[in-house]
Amino acid sequence: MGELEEYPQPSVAVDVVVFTVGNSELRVLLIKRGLPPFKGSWCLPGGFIKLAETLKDAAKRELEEETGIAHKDLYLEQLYTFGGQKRDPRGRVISVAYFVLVDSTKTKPFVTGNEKIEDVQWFSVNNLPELAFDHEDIIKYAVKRLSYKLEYTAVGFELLPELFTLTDLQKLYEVILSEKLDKRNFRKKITSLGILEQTKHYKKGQHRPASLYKFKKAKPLSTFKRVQFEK
Amino acid sequence: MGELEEYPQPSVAVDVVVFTVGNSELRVLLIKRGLPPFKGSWCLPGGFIKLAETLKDAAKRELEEETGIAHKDLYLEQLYTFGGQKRDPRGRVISVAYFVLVDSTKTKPFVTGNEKIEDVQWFSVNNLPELAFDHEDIIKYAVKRLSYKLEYTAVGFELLPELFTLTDLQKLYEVILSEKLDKRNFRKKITSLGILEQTKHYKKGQHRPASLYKFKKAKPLSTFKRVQFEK
DNA sequence: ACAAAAGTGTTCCTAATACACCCATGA
DNA sequence: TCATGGGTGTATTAGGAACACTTTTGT
Repeated sequence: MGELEEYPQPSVAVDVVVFTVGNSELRVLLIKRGLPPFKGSWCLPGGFIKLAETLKDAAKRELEEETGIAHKDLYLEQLYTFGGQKRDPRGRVISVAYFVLVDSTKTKPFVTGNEKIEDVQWFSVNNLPELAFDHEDIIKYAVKRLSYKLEYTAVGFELLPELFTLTDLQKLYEVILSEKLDKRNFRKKITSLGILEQTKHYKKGQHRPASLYKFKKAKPLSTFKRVQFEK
Repeated sequence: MGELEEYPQPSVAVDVVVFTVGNSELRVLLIKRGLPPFKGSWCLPGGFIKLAETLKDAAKRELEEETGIAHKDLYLEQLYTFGGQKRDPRGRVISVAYFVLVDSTKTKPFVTGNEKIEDVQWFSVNNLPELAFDHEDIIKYAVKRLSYKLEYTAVGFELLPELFTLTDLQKLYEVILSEKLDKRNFRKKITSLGILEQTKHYKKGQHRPASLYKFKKAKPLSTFKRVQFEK
């Protein structure tokens, strides 16, 4: 390696912002720290990278180790790299943040038994506890990115179970964008994109059964044009 | 620091993609390496960060040290963090890439005398030399981001001198988006944004003098809505 | 007077918005 | 039968796209 060692190096970590939607709220997954610094505080799952893994692999590994979330087709995207000098009281830590979208019906985080962690919980982004490090900034940034992305791409589907009603999908958009949408316009728009497939199944409840839809996997997300809703 | 040292750490670098427009081309600034690895190859300006500086400050410092570009109101934005294990033959290097837009009439890079650097040159993004490390990927990614940004925000002004004609501005859009735009539609659109101010000056040439405009500094870039041109 | 770039409006069409009622079901 | 959420269509408006000629200057 030689010349690399001339430079004192910061530590490199990943932090993972896992979003889901449930209870008509956008929620983020936090862990309660079992070790100092910030023992007893909530923070994002994450940790230091290993020399032999990619940043993305580090994000997946930490997520699984700390919250038990480990499925193959996780939607995971690099968010931003936070590099302020005062982020971590232990020393200089550069953190590459990722964001992940999961379906709350399928994905159940749990306390993995890792001694570093006392608890794992979903929190509404509108009602976050006191957070360790600069993790509140990271979450705020991730929320912005998510709502921005939702207007341009079809990422929303990552947050829903395989079969869903149009009302489910509309509520998801409303929760993330924090605005009420018109039912007819929403349906016209979303169905015209050609990314939904109506199934022959219905969701039964107390009222009129709702048609269940699924997401057509055919086209990659990136091919969609702006999805703009009113206002 | 204590527990931070348990983890062997990668090195952290910044790389800077500096764009300008000139000769009807989108151009990027490269340096020719004077030291191994890749001695004699072209690559992006950049280098290892210091523990006491922010990532952004590191990007600015490396840019100035290696190319002489150093002005206060540089448009500098974090692009992406590249963390592949094989990026640098010396060992694991995580690189945070930034992109910068400069006006080629005002900004003249030069060989600073730094022993690490043999030469500094602008290259058309359509005619890049063989590049060291994964810097070609980084540039490709930056070009994509730039054209994407141009459709949504008014970043283009960073690339022009203080006074410019509407034709200058249109050419800039055409070069970056690599498509021909309709003159009337372009002018209608760009003037309707309310971000341009016509001055009483004219650019004289062999033909009819063109009105010179300047960019209204009032509103921050982020407040503009999508700037969509045809196609 | 001619070559060359500057400057300017209108029509068409698509897509976003606003808006209100009937339908199917379970209790 | 009633309460509740599911489902549907139309008229208006705003903005994107296509398109060609006149003006001003230097040579």
